[in-house]
Formats: sequence, C-alpha cells, structure tokens
Amino acid sequence: MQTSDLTYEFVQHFGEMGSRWGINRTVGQIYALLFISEEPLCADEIVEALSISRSNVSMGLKELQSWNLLRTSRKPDDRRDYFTTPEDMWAIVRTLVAERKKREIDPTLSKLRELELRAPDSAGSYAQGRISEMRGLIESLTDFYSDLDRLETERLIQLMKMGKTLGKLVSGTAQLVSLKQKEKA
Amino acid sequence: MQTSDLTYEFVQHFGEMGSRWGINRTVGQIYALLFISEEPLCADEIVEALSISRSNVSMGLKELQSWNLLRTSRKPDDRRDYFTTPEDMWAIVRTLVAERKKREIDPTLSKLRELELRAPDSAGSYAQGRISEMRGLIESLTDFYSDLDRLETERLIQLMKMGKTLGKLVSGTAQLVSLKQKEKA
DNA sequence: CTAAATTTTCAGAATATCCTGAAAATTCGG
DNA sequence: CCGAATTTTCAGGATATTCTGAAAATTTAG
Repeated sequence: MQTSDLTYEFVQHFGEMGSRWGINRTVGQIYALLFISEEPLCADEIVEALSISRSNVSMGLKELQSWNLLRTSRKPDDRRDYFTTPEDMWAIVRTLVAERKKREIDPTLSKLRELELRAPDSAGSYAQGRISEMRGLIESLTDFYSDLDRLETERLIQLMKMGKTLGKLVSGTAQLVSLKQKEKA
Repeated sequence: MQTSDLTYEFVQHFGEMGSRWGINRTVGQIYALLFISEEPLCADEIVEALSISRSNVSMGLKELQSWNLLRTSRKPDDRRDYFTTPEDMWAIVRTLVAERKKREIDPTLSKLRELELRAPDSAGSYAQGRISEMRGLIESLTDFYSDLDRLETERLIQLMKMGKTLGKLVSGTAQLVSLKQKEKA
C-alpha cells in the first residue's frame, strides 16, 4: 500500500475487524481509508491504495452507499466520483445503528409479532410466553433507541458524560421532572 | 424437525438471522431451541430436533458456552449434560452486549490508543485527529454502556420506559441532581 | 482397572462468500 | 449521434467457513 504506516495499520485493523462484524474485509478497508483521508478519494485511488481490483472497489462502494455511509463529491474537469465519510462521527454512529436496526432487529420483531398472533399450537404456553417476552424486550430497546436518536448530538454527548448519575435519576424521575417545571416557572 | 410449527419457525428464523450477526446458522438454531424450550435439552435431543450432526451440536454448544450464554444441569441417573438459556432475558442481553464489546470493540480501542501514541508520521495531522476523535467517541460509548450495565434490571426497565423525558433531563442535570439531594434531606 | 457411555477433535467434503478480469452498460464532451 | 472515460455486472476461480463421520479422548459406574 502506498500510504503511511499509521494509515496502513488503521486500514488493516478495520479490514480484520470487519470480519467480526457482518462486513467483509475490503469493505472495512475502504471505509477506514475514506474515514482517515482528509481529501475525498475516487475509486482508482482506492484501488491503488488498497491493491484490490477495480470491480471489488466498485462493489464495496456500492455496499457502503446502501448503508448511507458515504458522501460523494466532484472535482472540476473530472468525471469521476470522489468519496468520503461524513465529518461528524456521531452522525456516522447514528447511521450505523439505524441501518443495523433495520437489517438485524426489525425483521426479527416482525417475525415475533407474527408468531405471537398464531393460534396456540403444540409448542405450549411456555414457548408462547417466551416469544412475547422477547418481543417486549426488543420493543423496549428499540423505543429507547429512538428516544436517544431524537436527541441532537450536543445533548447526547452530555448524556453520555452524565452516566453515573443516571441511576439516581431513574428512581425519582417523575418528581425531578416536575421540580424542573417549577424551577423554570 | 420433530417440533411444533411455532418452535420450528422460531428456530428457523434465528438460524437465518444468525448469519446477519456474526454467528453461524446452527449456533443460532441451537440457541433459539434452548431458549424456547421449557425443559433443558441434552445434545442428543438437539441433534434430533435440528437434524444436524452430533459433532456440529458439540461445537455449537462449545461456542455458546464461550459466550457465557448457557446454563447446564444434570438429571439423576443420567450422565449427559442438559443445557438451557438463562430465564431472565435482560441478563441474556447484558451478556451478549458484554461479549460483543469484548470481542468487537475492545480490540479496536486498544489499536486506536496504540496508533495515537505513535510518533507523527506522513499520515499528517488530519489522520491523527480522526483517530483521536474515534477513540474518544468509542470511549464515551463504552463508558455510557458500563454505567447502564451497573443499573440493576428493575431500574434499567424504568429508564427505558422514561425515554422521552431524557432530553428534558439532560439540559438541566446538574440542577436536577442537586434538587434531588435537597429533596431527600 | 475395565468398559460402556458420552463428548470432543479434526481432516476433509460440502457450502458459502469473496474477488477478479473481461465484457456490458452508462455517462458525457464534442 | 460518436467514442472515450468511467462504472457496473457477473461468471467462474480463489478463499474461507461450516458441517460431517470416524477416531480419539474423557468420564464414570462397577
């Protein structure tokens, strides 16, 4: 690869980790490379940097685009698309979570709901209970997620930093919220 | 398979979804089967229920055990191990998240820290900045996660349900917490 | 200790995924 | 239009993963 050691290792690492997630090595490498490059890169530059085939890059970029993880731009007098990742890392995380939810959670939720509506069969009430329980849990988690997702980045970061006080907050939320109202008034 | 339609479809679904996560089909099926079965099952029963080889079941169970996702028990006058999943689904989710963090996040965090300490190289300060930024974000997320993890299940569920009030809470946390102190006193 | 019951290991077959080069398709300046 | 630049598609080879049966290892009752 035609890049610095730092970039090389960064890209390598995301290639390897890629496999532990659902994505394949080259897709991970492409994203890492775009993430760490200041200037947008075109497909040919990616080919050169990663020493992989042009068609592989094409497929990788398509995959990343289907995840809404890329921004494209153009240069004057150059027909080629130039790719980069969003600057705001929190935005990237949001997108990642949203897409994973869509692909990995939502189908399961549908299936569980469907199974829950079935006429009771020989599986017995234990199985049915377990399915409802799981459906309920997943709903709680996704509801919580969409609440978090609605917060703008600023507040989200604050929330993360709050951390340790969350436990205290939970026990008395209702009162706290009402206190806050009074305070504002 | 020798089971009801409900169980069959549930197990099938987790087999298919398994591939979208990092786990393979049979491991997903085994877990789904154990999850939905009221009584613990031994390896042979899993073989029969899923029509897969004994050795595959053995490997699958080992894999699940390495994730701390199983409980084992014995029956009198029977040498075989019987397997089941924890009753408490929240406990299962905790384990899952903890294990995924260990395997998918922690190695990346180490690598990023290592790269951050490197002498500046030709990658330039943009790349270095991007690495720090990513390291910082992942640290925030994992810190937030460990705060949540410390909450017991009861409060966690409350927190999930609170959801929409989180945004309000964030803006005035400091005051709220101090108000709460006074209230208690 | 012996032997039956049970589990684990592992080489190689079966399957699935990834990657490439060549060819087809698209885009766009002239 | 034409044709050069660029991108995409896709069949098949290359790799990687999963699964199996047979054999080895382990466990435990007697």
